[in-house]
Amino acid sequence: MSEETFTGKITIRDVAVRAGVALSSVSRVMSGHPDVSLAMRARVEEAVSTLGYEPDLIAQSLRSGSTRIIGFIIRDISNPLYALVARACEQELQRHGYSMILMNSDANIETESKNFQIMRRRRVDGVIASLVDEGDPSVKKSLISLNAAIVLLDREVKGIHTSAVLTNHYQGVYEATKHLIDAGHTKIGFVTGDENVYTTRNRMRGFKQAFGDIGKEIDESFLALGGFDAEYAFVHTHNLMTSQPRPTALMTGGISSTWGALRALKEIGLKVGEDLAFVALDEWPLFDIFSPEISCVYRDARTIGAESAHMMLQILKSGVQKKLIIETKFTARFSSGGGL
Amino acid sequence: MSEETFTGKITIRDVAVRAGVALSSVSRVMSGHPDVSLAMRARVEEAVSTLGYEPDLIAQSLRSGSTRIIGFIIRDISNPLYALVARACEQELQRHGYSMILMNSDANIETESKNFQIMRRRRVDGVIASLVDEGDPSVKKSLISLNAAIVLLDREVKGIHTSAVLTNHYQGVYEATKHLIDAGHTKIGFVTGDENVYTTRNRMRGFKQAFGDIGKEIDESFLALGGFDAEYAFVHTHNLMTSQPRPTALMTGGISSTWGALRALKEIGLKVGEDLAFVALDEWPLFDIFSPEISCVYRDARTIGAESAHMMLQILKSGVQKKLIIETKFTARFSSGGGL
DNA sequence: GTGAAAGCGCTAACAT
DNA sequence: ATGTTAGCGCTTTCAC
Repeated sequence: MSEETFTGKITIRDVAVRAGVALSSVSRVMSGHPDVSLAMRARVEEAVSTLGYEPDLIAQSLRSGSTRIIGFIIRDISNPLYALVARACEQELQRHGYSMILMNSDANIETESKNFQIMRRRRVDGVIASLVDEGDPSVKKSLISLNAAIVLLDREVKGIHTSAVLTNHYQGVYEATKHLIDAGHTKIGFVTGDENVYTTRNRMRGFKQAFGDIGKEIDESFLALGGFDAEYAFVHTHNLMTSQPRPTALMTGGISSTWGALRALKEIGLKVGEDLAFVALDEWPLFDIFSPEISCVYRDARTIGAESAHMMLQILKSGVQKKLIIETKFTARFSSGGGL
Repeated sequence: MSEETFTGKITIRDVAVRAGVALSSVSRVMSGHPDVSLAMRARVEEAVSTLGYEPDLIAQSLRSGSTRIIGFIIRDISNPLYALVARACEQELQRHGYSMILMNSDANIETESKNFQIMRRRRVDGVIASLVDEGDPSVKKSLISLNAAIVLLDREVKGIHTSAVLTNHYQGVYEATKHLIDAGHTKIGFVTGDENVYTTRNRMRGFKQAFGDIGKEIDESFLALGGFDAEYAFVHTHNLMTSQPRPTALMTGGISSTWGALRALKEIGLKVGEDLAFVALDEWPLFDIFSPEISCVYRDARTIGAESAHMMLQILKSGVQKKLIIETKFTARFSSGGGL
């Protein structure tokens, strides 16, 4: 209990000297090695606590080859969904003695590539990542040369077998689209990111299926699948809704897209739930408070975060890789009415 | 350019052998040491690129005593304000060759204390932190024993001289309160976190000053300064607004508080901007899109993040510590009308 | 059960 | 200008 006020840099050597034992004995006590006498344990622990010794994790990392650091690479932590994922993930990792290095790829493939390089050089034990583009050839190289455990968030890379936490967007989007179709919509706009990621492909499957159910094809001219950022959504929502014919309903995939689209609609003067039906894929905190209330396809970000951590720990412990599917839930609210 | 497909674990030794030179020569080339002949540089660089050698940052850290890692400790990364700060900060750090380890303290002083311990054991070069409680005795100990550079976010710890990025909440809150008082309000509720942090104290100064200007004292019974979390705000907004006499106006400090308060108001059935005047301190993205439009005191989170990184780098480079004040801006919107 | 010694990958004297 | 060597703090054989 009695700790030095200023612990300059107490090493295992200081402890060994203080306790009058060998370095290796201190190491054994610290690591809970079974071959340690009670007397030894007591002496060492006394020295440790009076000196306030704390093992140097850098030295341990170099020696053991394990840093107990997990990299976390996402587009943008200021996206509330990722923030919730990151938080839950960090807490789980922390509980198991791991720390998280956070990097924002900024939806930029080169930045992401550099992120992976730094992770590699930092010898992280694993990386949890939501890739910018599954198909980019450099990504495959990054993942392989990383030489660490990998858990992907809503991504699948062809030719590489990794663990992943996937979301069943299909189901939620299917229900949402069906809901709109049942209300009489056939001209449904869709604004989101590129099909080079699982997220969009899986959502489009649900979207197309709902149209297929009524024997229709989707109208490609109502699709804007070029970016998850708010700017893209703003511009393309603007375009879509000011062209003729214009969609009577609109879906936006991702929190930033939703934001950008709502800004555009406000600027144009189209009222959601009245002048057009609107469904958001992924929920923004506050959706419950403000009006209009937004219909949305929800997924639990905290579960995604916690599960990604568990899967990472499982790979590290037993080498077991697997995929996990998180369910989605469509909730109809005010915004998906109107428009006809 | 020609890289090996599988770079098992190329060390500086492999490079030295391949190039037929000494380890130290390779090291000199890698670090850009001036005493290197062109021939040597060429030979080493050839070996480096054919082998795909990348220096091990763990080994470098152990040797140099610098990890080029900055810790970032905040209550909760899923708070959009912190997320924006973290993102800008991470990007600036990255640009200068530093990585960020993220930890959520969860508004828990013991978790925070453990966070600092891990940071210490990981030998981070610095920590950027928004402390849970400036006054807690353990905090001082954490900061001192950290033995690293420190930049505080909106915090000041008595007896310890650190760099800090502070916000001029005073001005914004003063203006907001004056705005409410000018409209005829005298019963103004205030829901936010404890005065054990600079943020709240500084806000309360502005709040009191505006009352002082008209020769009045604030009514303590309208204050609820017990927590930044949404739950606290929900409960206490509920209490405040269902008691007699009830405030005719309400201010909430912090994004989560605002969320909790708005939920409570919705549940009670009080309409912001009509049944009561409402001002939020700190802006939530989306405030511009939804209705009612929320009056708020804004601060630029990105600037806070970028500046905190700059200040950290400055301490590391030249040891210079300083305080920086970020300005705030009050914007009156629909929500701060009504209530009388 | 305990100690001595090698070495993880790197850099910085110190020598030449 | 280049090579040799010690050592950052730790763990892990290997002896005893």
